[in-house]
Amino acid sequence: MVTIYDVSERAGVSLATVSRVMNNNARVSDKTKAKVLQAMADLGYRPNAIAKGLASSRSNSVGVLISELHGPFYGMMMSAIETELRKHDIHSIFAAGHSDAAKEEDAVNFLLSRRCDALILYVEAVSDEFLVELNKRGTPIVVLGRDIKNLQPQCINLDNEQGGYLAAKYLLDAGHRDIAYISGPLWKVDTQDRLAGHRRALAEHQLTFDESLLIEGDFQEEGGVDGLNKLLSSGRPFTAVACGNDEMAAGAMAAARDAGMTLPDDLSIVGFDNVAYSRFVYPKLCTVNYPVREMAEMATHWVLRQVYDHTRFEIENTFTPVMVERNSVLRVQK
Amino acid sequence: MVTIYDVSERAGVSLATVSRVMNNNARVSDKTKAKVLQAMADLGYRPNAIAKGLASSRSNSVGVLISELHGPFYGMMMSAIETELRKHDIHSIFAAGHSDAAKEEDAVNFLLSRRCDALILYVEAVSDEFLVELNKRGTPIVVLGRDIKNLQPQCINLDNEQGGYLAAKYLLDAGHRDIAYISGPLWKVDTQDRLAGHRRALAEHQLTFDESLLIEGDFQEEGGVDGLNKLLSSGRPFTAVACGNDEMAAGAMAAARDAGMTLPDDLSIVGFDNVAYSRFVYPKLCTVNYPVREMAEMATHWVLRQVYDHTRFEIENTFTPVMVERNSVLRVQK
DNA sequence: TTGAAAGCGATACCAT
DNA sequence: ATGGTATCGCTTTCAA
Repeated sequence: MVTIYDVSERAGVSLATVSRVMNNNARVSDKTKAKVLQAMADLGYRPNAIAKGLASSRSNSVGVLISELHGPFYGMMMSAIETELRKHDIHSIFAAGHSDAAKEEDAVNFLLSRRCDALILYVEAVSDEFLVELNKRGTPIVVLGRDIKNLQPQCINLDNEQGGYLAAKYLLDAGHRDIAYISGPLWKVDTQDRLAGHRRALAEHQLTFDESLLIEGDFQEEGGVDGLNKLLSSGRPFTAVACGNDEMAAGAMAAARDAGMTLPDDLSIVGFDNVAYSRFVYPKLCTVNYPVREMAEMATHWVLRQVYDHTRFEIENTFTPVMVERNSVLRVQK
Repeated sequence: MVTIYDVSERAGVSLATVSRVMNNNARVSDKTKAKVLQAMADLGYRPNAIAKGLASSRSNSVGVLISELHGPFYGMMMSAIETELRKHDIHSIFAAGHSDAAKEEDAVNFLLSRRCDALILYVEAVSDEFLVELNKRGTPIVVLGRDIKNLQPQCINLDNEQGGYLAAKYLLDAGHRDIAYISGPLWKVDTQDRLAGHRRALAEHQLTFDESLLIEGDFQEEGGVDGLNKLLSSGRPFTAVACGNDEMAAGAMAAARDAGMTLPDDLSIVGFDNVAYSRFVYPKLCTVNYPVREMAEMATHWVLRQVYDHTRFEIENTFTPVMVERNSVLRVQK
């Protein structure tokens, strides 16, 4: 492997000078610069990011912790982050936390030992205090998908309550009154917020939520399948079901059809997230848009500015969901 | 940041000894080991992976180049690789090549400058020669999704031709004779192979493929939509369509329905890949299973053994696709 | 504008 | 079993 020494020797200049032209952060005469560049080209020199990292105590990498590396939601997130960072020659280290506190902490330690310059975290299980403490440890962090009191300026979140409200309101406005709900895991804050919004919409219509129409799911397709089957076998009547996310909505659709129902005639369904494939299930899914890409980009820009540019950057802390109307909801006459 | 120096001082031992207990690769008395461990705990020591990398000329990271970071197919791949590697405290650096030769080369250079210990590559646009040359550069590589003559033992691929054959045969056995094909980009080898298999199945039935029933798509949902619309407006009759992958199949389904068709009665559809959501489109998609997870794990094991363990490991070079029967194909009587 | 030299935080060889 | 020390490839004062 050719090093900076080889280049300096070949160009007949010092190590320092070679370093300067690499980072072109100091004045170097055009003539020497040309010599150095030529030497690099001749030798096929490639800078060693590891050595650079050690010397500058900057790894030029940012750690990204998300729940899973697969799935349409996280896919968007990773894609947005990697694209933006790599433009700046920074690499992203992705790690999965699997929605489990121990695994999330593990992943954080892993990323920290990698000496990431910053961390972008979408964590679900770890406590607020953990994050507050982590923040004090020196590595800048930005938190996606949570609101933490003592970390406000570094949090980027969607107004989930409002999202849940919009979905329910959409169903209510279409004339539905018996509305079931297949939620994500109840311990997750997102789940709770969306459900709270759902309740608020019902309350606005002087309806109280029938708790027996609430099924706890897992944010996966299978959870939607199981959820709908449970609802069906409960015998309780319902004309619509709101789902905690699109995956479960897709599962619920499949289960409904397996049970012999026609959609949306026999059952109206709304999802949440607006993942790519929600447009390609049948019927096309009405859902709440979660602007993941924008939020991920916001997080990345914060890191870029705050950490690498040393310039302040005000984050847009709360994103607003909007309803995406498609064909999975039937208007019923009252 | 606390370093190995601090630990050695606190424990009253030398640097070397601290290093030994960290890597426990040399004999250290239980007593000193305990002292060192205690000192580490007291100080909250975290090894600096960067420094370790420089000193050992092992970054403990492997570069993974795939076409996109989103999408169900690559999601599975990343997930499988990351899980396996992190068990061994190795991190994966994912980079997107976007199916473009220049961008793929760019990404390779990026990963190389990161001093990855090995590269797992799913590249589509770059030439075979490029990969052969790359392989000579010292960093071990394993290639997914391609067969390269002079790189055979490091290639892991699916028998795409056989997959294309199976899909077409399935349609033929169900009685279909007028079969359209929405392919991926024609310059991609996967596309060509799958199409070749398709043709072989037709030939076995004494049918020749009607070229006007071939539409070039893009492996995305939208490509399936466009593809089906083109087929429809061509006026040519067809009772079934085979798609280059599941995403396009989902798009084709949506387009068919938008055109007023009932599925699978008016049109039978098969996909390719068996991505997670293919089970949740309607009707449930008949498709060809692509064992991505297994293939990714195979690649990872190769790297683990060959690079980190210095023990030989024979790769299973070719995986066999199987047909997954579901409900998107109608049996027609002859 | 350029050079000399002291780190950065580990590893690993050579002694003891 | 333990310690001393050169080394990895680059950055970054400090001088010149």
